[in-house]
Amino acid sequence: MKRKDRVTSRDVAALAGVSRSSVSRAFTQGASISKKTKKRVLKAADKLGYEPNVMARSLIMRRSNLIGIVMADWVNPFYTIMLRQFSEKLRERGYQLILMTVNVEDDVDSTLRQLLQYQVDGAIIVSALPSLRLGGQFIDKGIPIVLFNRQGPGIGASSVTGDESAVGRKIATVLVDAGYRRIALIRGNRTVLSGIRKTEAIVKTVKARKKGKVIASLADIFGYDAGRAAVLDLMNNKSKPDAIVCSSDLTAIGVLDGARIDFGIDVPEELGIIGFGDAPAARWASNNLTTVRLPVEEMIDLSIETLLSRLQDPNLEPVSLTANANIVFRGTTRIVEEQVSDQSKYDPLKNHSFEFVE
Amino acid sequence: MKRKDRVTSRDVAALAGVSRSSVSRAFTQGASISKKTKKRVLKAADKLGYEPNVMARSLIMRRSNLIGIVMADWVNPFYTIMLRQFSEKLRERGYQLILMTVNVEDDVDSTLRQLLQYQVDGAIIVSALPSLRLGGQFIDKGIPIVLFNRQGPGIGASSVTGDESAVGRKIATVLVDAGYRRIALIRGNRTVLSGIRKTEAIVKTVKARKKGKVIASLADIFGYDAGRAAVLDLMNNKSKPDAIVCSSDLTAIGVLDGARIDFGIDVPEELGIIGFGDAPAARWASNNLTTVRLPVEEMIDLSIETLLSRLQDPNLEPVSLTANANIVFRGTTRIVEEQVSDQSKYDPLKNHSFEFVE
DNA sequence: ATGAAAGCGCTAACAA
DNA sequence: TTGTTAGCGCTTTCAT
Repeated sequence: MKRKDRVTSRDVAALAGVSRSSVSRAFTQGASISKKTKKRVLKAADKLGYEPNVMARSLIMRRSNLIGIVMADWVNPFYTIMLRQFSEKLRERGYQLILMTVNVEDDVDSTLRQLLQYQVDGAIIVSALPSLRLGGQFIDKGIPIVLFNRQGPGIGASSVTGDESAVGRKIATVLVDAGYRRIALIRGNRTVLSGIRKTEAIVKTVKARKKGKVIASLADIFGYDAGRAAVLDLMNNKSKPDAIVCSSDLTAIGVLDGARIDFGIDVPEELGIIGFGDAPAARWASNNLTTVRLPVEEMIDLSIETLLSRLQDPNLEPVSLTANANIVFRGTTRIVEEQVSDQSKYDPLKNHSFEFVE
Repeated sequence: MKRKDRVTSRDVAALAGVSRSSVSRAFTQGASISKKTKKRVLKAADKLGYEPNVMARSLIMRRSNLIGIVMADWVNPFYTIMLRQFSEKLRERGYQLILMTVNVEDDVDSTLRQLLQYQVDGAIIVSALPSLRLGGQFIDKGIPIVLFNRQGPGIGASSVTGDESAVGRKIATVLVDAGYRRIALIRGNRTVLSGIRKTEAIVKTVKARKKGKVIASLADIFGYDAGRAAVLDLMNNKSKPDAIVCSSDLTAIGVLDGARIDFGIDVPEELGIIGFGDAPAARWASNNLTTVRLPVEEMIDLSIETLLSRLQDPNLEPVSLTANANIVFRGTTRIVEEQVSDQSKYDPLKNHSFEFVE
């Protein structure tokens, strides 16, 4: 098959008998062009199968309408839901997503460098941190960055995160109120700030209540299998926990299966389990997992808002937004009076509010 | 904050005291340039924070190194796993992904038009079909398309799909052999060809075996909740099924929970259930779902291979590749002699081979 | 409302 | 090996 030469605005202009400027104007909202010529141009364009070349346009307009999104975590279903929403919502606003995956945290920089080369108008970094140096490059170039679910030192990026300390306090309170006394903590990457904060908050709150204590704190545990295996460790100890708090629903489900199936433990009577993220599977009848729900859609909307506003006005300062998470009470924790257990339909957007930090 | 002007090859050239061509050459693998000037250029570039502008480069090179990926289905975890792999593997080969989400099948065309404007070098369309007209535009422009998990009429696109008929035959055989006699079928979108084919194959095979029959065939059922609800319909019928075949694991898990929890049915003794896709959750001990496993990674590799090869040589004809799926025997079907049940680690890439069709 | 000309930042011939 | 020149396909003053 022979590949035709590209059809350009010149071809369309020739066919329509107008100048290239007119072709350009025909494809620009609100440009001063007569109905008549516009129609002629559009017809010619259609006939030739012409599509304006965004590359050339970007070159001269100095904006690509491209937003780079860097995904560091795919394991948690939370993030793919998020990715999809970013994709849809940004497209509605006229932006396209260029997607980059990083496996090791170290890749972030080279990834960002590529985004720079593609002249992205902005970047969303999910669950990872750029170096100060590369972050600085973005600032210098006036390209806004939003950090999603991760906070970093002063790289001049906006960030949208859950309020981990508050979550920690809530969890601790709930567990103690429900009569759990020997609490174990399981989290993912031990270096991630949010995990550290949550851990601290739980430990502190439990201690303050003077009832029960945190008897174990495991880190670097990811996903179902690791969660299930962790139960083994925990239960073979002399001091067995009567509650386990996980930093992801997948891990929590692993723990749940480990407890119920491998050890025949009665959840929630003998053992309470709390997850994080309210993944679809948390709702499944077989799991019915008590968990923490983040107002994902609001977080996404806010990310987009802060990104685009900084894009329009580069003088705006980056902001740190914190989302209030709620606990969703289901069947893996004992019921306490004033809790409202979740029999409602899945609606990730209820009862949330945002705090503005600094 | 003041936004600096863009730094271009001209700036670098000035600082390094060379021509812009030399700057270009310094950033091109294997260009004829002396070690000395290259080093000088790179140093100057680094000092200024210069990154080559891919837009400008693409304009002149007539290739963007951009691959468009159109996602029509996010519900099935299968697809996000796939997206991630495409992202990683294509990046290794020097391509970036521009991600587009479509909700309604009708959006596909406008989406593809945008990809055209972004001058993508190729496109991967996941679980959706472009119109003949737009597909034709891609052909005309010599831009290869790969259809992933969907086959279409002659739009000149390559396609990579599972062999649905073979899957249907296998499933039917397995069920009949295990003594199931009243089989119900549940699938997603009723217009999707692969679902139709699989349904046909099951019906035909069951009939040929002269044991049992397909007593129901439901369509347009997606996800956990719909699956769980479907059990209600099925079980309130006079003729209850003793086996249910689902076109997705999520649906199957919904069915499983519906059967066990809502109806107290003994799975697999009273009711056999088979899913599709071998999602991570299928392996969970609580589900332990018998399902169909596609060789995802091979399918992805093949997609990339056929895409890139056609990109290099536009004269290559598009191909249709069919992947052989295997059944993974777990706990939701009765055990039959020669089955090997799955106690192994999760490895989606075993025991598969590809057939070349036409 | 329209066209001519200039130029976005880069690479590819061609000379030197 | 290096620099000069031209031009990728578009938008945008500036005239008309």
